[in-house]
Amino acid sequence: MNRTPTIDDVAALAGVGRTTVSRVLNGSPKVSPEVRERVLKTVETLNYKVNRQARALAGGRMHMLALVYASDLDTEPNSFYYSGLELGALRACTELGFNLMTQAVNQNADNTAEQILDMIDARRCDGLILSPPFSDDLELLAQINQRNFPVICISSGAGSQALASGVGIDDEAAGYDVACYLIGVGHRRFGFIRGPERHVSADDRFTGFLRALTANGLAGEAYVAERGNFTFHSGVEAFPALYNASLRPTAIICGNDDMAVGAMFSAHRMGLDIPGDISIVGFDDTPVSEIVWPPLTTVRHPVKQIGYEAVRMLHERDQATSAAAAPQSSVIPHAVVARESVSAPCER
Amino acid sequence: MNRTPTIDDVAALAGVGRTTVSRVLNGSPKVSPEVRERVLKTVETLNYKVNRQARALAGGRMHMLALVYASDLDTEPNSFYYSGLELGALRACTELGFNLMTQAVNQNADNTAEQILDMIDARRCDGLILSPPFSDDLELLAQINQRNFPVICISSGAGSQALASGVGIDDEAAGYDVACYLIGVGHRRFGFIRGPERHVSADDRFTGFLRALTANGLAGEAYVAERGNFTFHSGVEAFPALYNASLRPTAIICGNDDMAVGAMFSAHRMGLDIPGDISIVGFDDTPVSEIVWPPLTTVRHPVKQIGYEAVRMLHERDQATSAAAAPQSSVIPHAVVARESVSAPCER
DNA sequence: TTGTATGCGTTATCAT
DNA sequence: ATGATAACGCATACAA
Repeated sequence: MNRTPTIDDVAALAGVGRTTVSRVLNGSPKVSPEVRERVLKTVETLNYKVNRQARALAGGRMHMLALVYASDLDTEPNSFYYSGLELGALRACTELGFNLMTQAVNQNADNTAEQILDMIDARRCDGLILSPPFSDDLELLAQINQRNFPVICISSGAGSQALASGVGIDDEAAGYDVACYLIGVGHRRFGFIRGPERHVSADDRFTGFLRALTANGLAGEAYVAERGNFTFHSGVEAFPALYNASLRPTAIICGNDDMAVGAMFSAHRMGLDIPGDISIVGFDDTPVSEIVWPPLTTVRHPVKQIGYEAVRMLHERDQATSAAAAPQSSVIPHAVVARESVSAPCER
Repeated sequence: MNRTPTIDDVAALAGVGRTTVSRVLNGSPKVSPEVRERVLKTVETLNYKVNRQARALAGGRMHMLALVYASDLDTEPNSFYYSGLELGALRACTELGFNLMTQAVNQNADNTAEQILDMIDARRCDGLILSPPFSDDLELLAQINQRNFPVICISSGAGSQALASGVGIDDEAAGYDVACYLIGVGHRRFGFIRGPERHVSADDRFTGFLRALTANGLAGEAYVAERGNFTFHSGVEAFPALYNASLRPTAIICGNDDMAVGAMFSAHRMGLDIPGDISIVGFDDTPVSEIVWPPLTTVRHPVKQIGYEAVRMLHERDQATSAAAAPQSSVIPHAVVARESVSAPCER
């Protein structure tokens, strides 16, 4: 019979106590170099691996972080936005010795908050990363705070930031910047495909756009807007109404890249030339923006870095001696990245 | 002091034994309806949640399945291929009461097998889903079998299927089918962007293509081929050499959609019209194929369904009384899906 | 049908 | 610096 070795097997073979083995396994400084060496060798020869279940039960911590994201489970796979977030978080977890789990939550369910709180109550993780739109669910955040549970919000709005720490870009400024960029190129009439309701960061982008219009003396009826839901298809559907509006915009700003690609698709279908007939810009600089034709002008939103930063902040709080500190918000720089879907408006 | 409730708290309040609570929690039939009701009510009022760590330690099983996929951690986020796999697996897990974890493994590391075996040895999961190229690592599979550990291979080749159960499409037949489709449309000279080495399923696709050529009396020098690595960029780079070859193909077949989109990008950059000047087809029917312009003709590879099937098979083995059965391979139907990136060749 | 007792493999507490 | 011992919360063999 050949059971898998336990910590006691190691202790016995190394001729030390169980506690000592545990100490070297956890990098405690209070163990003589000589003994440490011997234990390590024994671990090697036995091919011993710590039992994570036992460790989690005994230690009360499982070193598991959960990234929760909105999903439909039926519709399209999650966009590159989430992939980027996950990749960044994963890298930080690897470096910091955490495990990462991703938790899809159907945003149309009526018990989303309950599902998320269950992850806490059922001790499935010891840290939470909330992505939009959950990161802006104030009710949910209040419940989490009541449990005094570590959480980081991604791209959360002002209301959320008062309740919990967050990471993200300054979406209002980003919206302002793209608009200014377009105005600088010569555009005066705009179309805007907004994000879904309750996405605070999406609204912030629109608000920034509006401020740029005002700042440049273009207030009033210089734009026409539609709502999308961040999917390719919503971009496809929103474009025609915008383009055919009596205002006839020369540039379309989209709340994210997926919708921008949808708008481009519609434009192609209508026989329009991009950017000759219509300029289009996206938001987020996800990988799609580089693979479509023409390459999409967009605003860089370093989601990978944001994912990384999120777990770094979680780890920081984990290390902290005091219980809960005041919420901190980390803002990551954004930038307009000019590619080939924008040109000066062609006056007719 | 308000500790989180344990099973003993529930038992005490409900006035039953600990085991009885455990029974209703695990759906055992041997408990009277009356008592079950009472326990359930108590669980509700106490907001009791089972401690998964304790359950895993005591039960020896954690109901955790791991989906391992190739990643670079530095390069582009994983393609839609993996997202689809994960989504399907996740749905099946939800239905079957499993948890799903995804494990990224850097395919360029020199200890990939070790990393994967560690998931078994360290008891991090009780079932493994291996995606390419790991699903074709015969050495690794031998080691897994030696541990008698449940595993399902995605899109594995013949060699792998002898060692472990698998799910996937018939890649050789799929390659044959696209080629026949193109030949039927009128094409006679082809370019082929192959997948990376060691990807057995990618080679199978190429083999099927070759067979179609022979079957249609086009053996000999009717094609020119390049190798890619399944990324967009490799498609971008491979295209010009193919198009400018003295053979001058009228249709390009790509080993997956990402490379096809790359080829399309290159064609656009060269001022070519698709499909007027060159027809392009992809492989997998991932979401990108619907969002590029023109919509990409490709072959449907139902990865979501495959992911679902993989955990279903794992669950089946889990339920089975006997230890290890003979490997079984499930083949999912594929189909050429015609969109707008292919037309009859324009003879000059 | 129900309850009791034991063990899962580790970390934490407290001695030494 | 090291070790003995007590939790940790649950499943399960066994007894009733």
